Amino acid sequence: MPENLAYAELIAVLVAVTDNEPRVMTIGAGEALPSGPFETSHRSLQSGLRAWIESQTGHPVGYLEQLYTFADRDRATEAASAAPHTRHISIGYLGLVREQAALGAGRPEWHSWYEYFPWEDHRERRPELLNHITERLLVWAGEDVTRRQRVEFLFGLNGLLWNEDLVLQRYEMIYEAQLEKEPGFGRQMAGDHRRILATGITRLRAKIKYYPVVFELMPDSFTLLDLQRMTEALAGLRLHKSNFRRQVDQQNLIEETGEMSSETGGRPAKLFRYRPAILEASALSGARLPYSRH
Amino acid sequence: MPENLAYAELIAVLVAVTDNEPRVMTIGAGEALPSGPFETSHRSLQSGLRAWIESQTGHPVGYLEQLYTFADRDRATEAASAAPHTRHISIGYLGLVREQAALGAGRPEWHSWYEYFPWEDHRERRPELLNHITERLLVWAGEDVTRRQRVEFLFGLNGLLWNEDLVLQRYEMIYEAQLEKEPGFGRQMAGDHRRILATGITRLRAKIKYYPVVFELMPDSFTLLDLQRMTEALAGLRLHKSNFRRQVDQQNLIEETGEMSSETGGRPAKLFRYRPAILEASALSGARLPYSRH
DNA sequence: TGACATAAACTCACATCGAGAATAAGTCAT
DNA sequence: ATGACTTATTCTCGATGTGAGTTTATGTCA
Repeated sequence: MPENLAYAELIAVLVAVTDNEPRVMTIGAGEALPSGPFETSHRSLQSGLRAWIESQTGHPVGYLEQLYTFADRDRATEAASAAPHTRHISIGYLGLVREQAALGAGRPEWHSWYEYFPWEDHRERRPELLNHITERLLVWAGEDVTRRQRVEFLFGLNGLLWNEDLVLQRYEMIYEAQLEKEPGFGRQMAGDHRRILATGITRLRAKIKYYPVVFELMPDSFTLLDLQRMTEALAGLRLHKSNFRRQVDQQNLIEETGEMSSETGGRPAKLFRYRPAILEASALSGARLPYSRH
Repeated sequence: MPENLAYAELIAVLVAVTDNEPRVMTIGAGEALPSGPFETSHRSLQSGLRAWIESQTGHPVGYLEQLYTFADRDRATEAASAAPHTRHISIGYLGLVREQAALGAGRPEWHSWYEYFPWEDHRERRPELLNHITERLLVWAGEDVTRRQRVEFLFGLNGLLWNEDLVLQRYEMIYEAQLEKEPGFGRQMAGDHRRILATGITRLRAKIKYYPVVFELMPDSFTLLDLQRMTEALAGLRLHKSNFRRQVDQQNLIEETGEMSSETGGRPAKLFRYRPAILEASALSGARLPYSRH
């Protein structure tokens, strides 16, 4: 069954956050995501990839999750695939590492993910360039009402709220409108790597809401504001301080270390640490069905 | 780069609901999930699979979503893979079809998914066999406190609530305890197909909470109780009637057809239809961050 | 000593949710 | 026609959660 044979590779969206900036590991001067061969010597994709990443970054991967398997013919990476009728499969992974390191065999470079998606950072303000982007998209939409509504929904126009989770959908619309290579539409990447990165950001932004993955990016001890800044960096949004704190301690996932921080001006803050112990029992909020508990 | 070559196939978890019973399409007398070759003639995996399924079932696939790519060496399907050092990749998909059909080239059979996971149906009551299952698991856990807590959490012991979303985690624990082939632990499937099915159920149960996929399984017009029974069949739980109705019309996804149903005894019910129009704008509940909207 | 900055606790109006009661409108046996 | 029964549909009520902002505490620095 030779038609079942395919070239398979792993692609990693590796994220670290330093100086409140979420960064992604790249190769080729920021032009591509790191990808590796599909090792046959490991028990699973996961463990093979983990070993490979650790050799590249010099740091352990705290969290690793499969993203999506890409194989669309028209959006495949141009590389490899000498034989014309052989398919090319990329299995994407999302990984979180605690520190950004210039160590490791591959001399990895890290770039802020907002270089590739500058319209996704709303921490300071709604980015100026969104005006230009939505203008171009509305021209593209033309008279098509469904398309116009979708632009309004995705980009929070006409009083609709900006939804930080829709990274991939926004990029796909820009791609569909063939604007992704225009100036003002962010830095490009090889092949479909920018789309894979968008998939990773989307997944991470959704995940931090119902699963305590943020802690994989935090140092051993941290203040509540540190934790808030981390979440804000990922979400690309400012959060409400006291409500953030309330939510955090309702979840019961952290405990005081007893130490205080001697930080930037102001009253010293208590230091906390993550306690993964009960982790699962908390199982957190999330959407619910109208249960009937008798 | 021959080490990058792999056998790739698609595996489908195809779900239909009839008579309030969620059913999954199988081959080989219920022993396996349908799987197909990895067609090179289509634009994407998705469209190739869609065409293939429609030829098999004789019905269009309403909804299709990629689940996971499986490639663990130790849990691979025994089949195929003549060459020893070639990897075997299965890309799993979840598909929803409105009707269960015995038509189509493959003469598909449909089986209730609760045959494979009998402990997952809590609509009538907590299944008796859970007592036996948790007993065996607690023996397996022994003195290991973490394991015991995990059993209690996954199976809702000691006052903890049963969480219908944890289908995969429960199956994985049973697998880890090597109980998956014991009598009373559900019907088996070839290779890792039962695990893939568990992945599909898990995904679907989670998804109905924040995205209106149920309607892909509903007929054109239906009563609110029909909709509730459908949701209950998937979730394996009874829901609270009036609260279910309240939630549904808050979401604003259905409208009255104007007709009434002449159904089973009792007051006639209004008929409704799904209106996918604004679909996305509703974007529904889900977990939230403590936003700050100025 | 006082201006400034951040931490931490608290308040309050309002929306959402679990639970169940009350009322409406059919069918069916007598 | 009447009453038992069944399901539909609407309301009510208390508990809990959420957005928004105020108040008080405790440090640094000019």
